[in-house]
Amino acid sequence: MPELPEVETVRRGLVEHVVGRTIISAQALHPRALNPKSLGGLSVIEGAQVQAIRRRGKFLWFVLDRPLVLAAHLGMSGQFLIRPFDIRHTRAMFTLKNGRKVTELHFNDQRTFGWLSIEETLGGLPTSVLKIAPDIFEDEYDQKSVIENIKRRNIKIKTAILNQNIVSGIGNIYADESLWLAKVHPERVASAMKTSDISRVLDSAKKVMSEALDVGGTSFDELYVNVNGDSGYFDISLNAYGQENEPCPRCGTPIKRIQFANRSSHFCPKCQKS
DNA sequence: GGAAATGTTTACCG
DNA sequence: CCGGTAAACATTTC
Repeated sequence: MPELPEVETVRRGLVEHVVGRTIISAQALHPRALNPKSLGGLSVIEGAQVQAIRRRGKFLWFVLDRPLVLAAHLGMSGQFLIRPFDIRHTRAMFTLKNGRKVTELHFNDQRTFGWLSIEETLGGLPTSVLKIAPDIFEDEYDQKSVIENIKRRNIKIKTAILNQNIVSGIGNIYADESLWLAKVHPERVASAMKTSDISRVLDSAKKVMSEALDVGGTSFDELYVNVNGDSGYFDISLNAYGQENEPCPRCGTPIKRIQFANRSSHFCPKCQKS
C-alpha cells in the first residue's frame, strides 16, 4: 500500500483501531521485520499506550506515552491488517487492549522491503524521518523553496519528484500521473524548466494524490489494501501509469512506456513534450 | 523461464 | 560533489 494516498489510508485505519489502546504484546516474527537501526526489539514498547499515528510522505509512526516511537515503512508490499484472513506473510504481531476490548494488529509484508523500528524523536520526527522532506499536504511544505531546490539540479523532473529528500510521498504511480496531468515529459531537465512548469507538476501531484485518497488509494491486487483488507479504487482513474499502448484520455495518442531509473515511466508522447 | 511489480540504499563509474 | 546506472534486498504473478 505504498505511496502517500495508500499510506494515509492505512494511517486513518490505524487511528480508528489502535489510538488510545495499550500495547499488551509486540513481537517480530521475521528477521527482516525489524529495521537494523531499531533501538531495540519490539517488546520494548509493550505496556505503552498509542497516542497518535503520524505520517510524513510514506513513513508512519506510532506516538506513544513515552519518548520512543514505533516507526514503520511499508516498502513495496507492507500492510497493517486488523482482521487478517491471510497470515502467510505476517512479519510482526501486536496485541492491543482498551478495557476488555482486544485488538490484534498484524504487519504483513510479502516482499519484506518494509520494516518497523523503535526510534527516538527529534523535534517530533523519528530518526529515520529526519532527512525526509515534508510532503505536499503538510503545513511545513513550502512549495516555493521546493521549486528553488528542484531548479538548482541537473536532474530529470521525474527523478526530482521521486526524491523523498526534495518532496516526499510521491512514488512511481503518482509521479507518472502528476506529469501526465501537468503535460510535462518525465525526462525534462529540472534546471532548464520554467518555474511555472515545475509549479504545475507539484500542483498536479497534490490534485492527483488527493483524488486518490478520496477513493482509498490505488490497488491493482490484494497487496494494496487498508487495515480491513479493502482495496482502493483509484486504479480506474489512472491516465498514464500502466496504460502502455492505451489511448491517452486527452488526445488519443497511445501511451508510451520507457525504462526509467531501472523502472518504468508511462507518458503521452504528444501531450508531454520533451 | 523471463519480466515485472506502488521502495530505498549502496556501490561504482565518468 | 554531482548525476546516472545497476544491483541488492525477496516474493509472487503473469
